[in-house]
Amino acid sequence: MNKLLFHEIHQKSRLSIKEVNDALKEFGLYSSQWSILFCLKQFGSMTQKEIWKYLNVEAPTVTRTIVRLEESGWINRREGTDKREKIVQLSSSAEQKVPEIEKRIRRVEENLLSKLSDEEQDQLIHLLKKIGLESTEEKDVKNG
Amino acid sequence: MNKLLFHEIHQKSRLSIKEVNDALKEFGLYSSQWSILFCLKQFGSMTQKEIWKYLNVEAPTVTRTIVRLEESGWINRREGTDKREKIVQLSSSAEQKVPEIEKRIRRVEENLLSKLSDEEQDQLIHLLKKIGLESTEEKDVKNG
DNA sequence: AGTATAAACTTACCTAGGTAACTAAATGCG
DNA sequence: CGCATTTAGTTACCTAGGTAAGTTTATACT
Repeated sequence: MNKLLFHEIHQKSRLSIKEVNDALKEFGLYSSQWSILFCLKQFGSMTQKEIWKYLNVEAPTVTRTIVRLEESGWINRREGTDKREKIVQLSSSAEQKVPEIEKRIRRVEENLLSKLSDEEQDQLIHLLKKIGLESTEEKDVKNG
Repeated sequence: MNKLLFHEIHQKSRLSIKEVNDALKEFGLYSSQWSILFCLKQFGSMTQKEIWKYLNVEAPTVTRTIVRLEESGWINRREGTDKREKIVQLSSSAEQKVPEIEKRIRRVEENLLSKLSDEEQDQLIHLLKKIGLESTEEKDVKNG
């Protein structure tokens, strides 16, 4: 019955992306673009590496999404002192719009989770975090 | 903190797909292809609609994957008596290989879930199933 | 019967993620 | 210093999913 578990995870992942995309339509954004904007709103300026490390995706994925965000004026990029890296930050117009978008997304998420109590949500996160292979970040220290 | 929950679901979804893809590499398959083969192994011949209804994806997604499975000889398709529909079934060579692949995938899944007890896995599925909007299938009957 | 509507599948095009191979800059080291 | 290696980012190409529009067949209705 393990099969069902991953099936279910996969389903809910797609469902939530679909709902978020739907809500973002009025802002002309997609879910992965929003996840980057949200990231920048939390942490301020970031290099692309910091972004893909945080989102736990590969570098090319972030490159592509960021290029589109830059083209549509949501972010600015500049070279770092290390000229290999590019420092990304929200444009001023994005800064203004982000809070409203965040509210909208929060509503979508609350909607999807309306059948779960706060305790159940905590439990769910906790259980999800236990999925994975042996090595996790907290073991890196004593790894050897 | 809702944000974290969907973030986590998304992460685990991608992680499990990645691991499954890795394991399937030796068979020349991808995860979504496998999900269709697995489906056919359970239910025998199916129309494409039955497949995408079961997997809960859109028709074009199944069309594409099925075309590739047909090209690489894993499945056969024939017209139904209703000439609009196409009936899909495993090829005989696929029938032979599927059990071994299933064993391999099961190992991957057990690996990913090794930190969770059986009870925790049940709990996790149960909680995941509670994610969603108002209308669910079991309400269709009394819907109206 | 004839026409309109619905259904099953396909095609075209979009975002999202992955790997592999590449470029350019920084770092390490003899 | 000069060369090899590493690192940040990009490019090209693959699967996976979605929507919108098109095709062909079945069904409904007058």
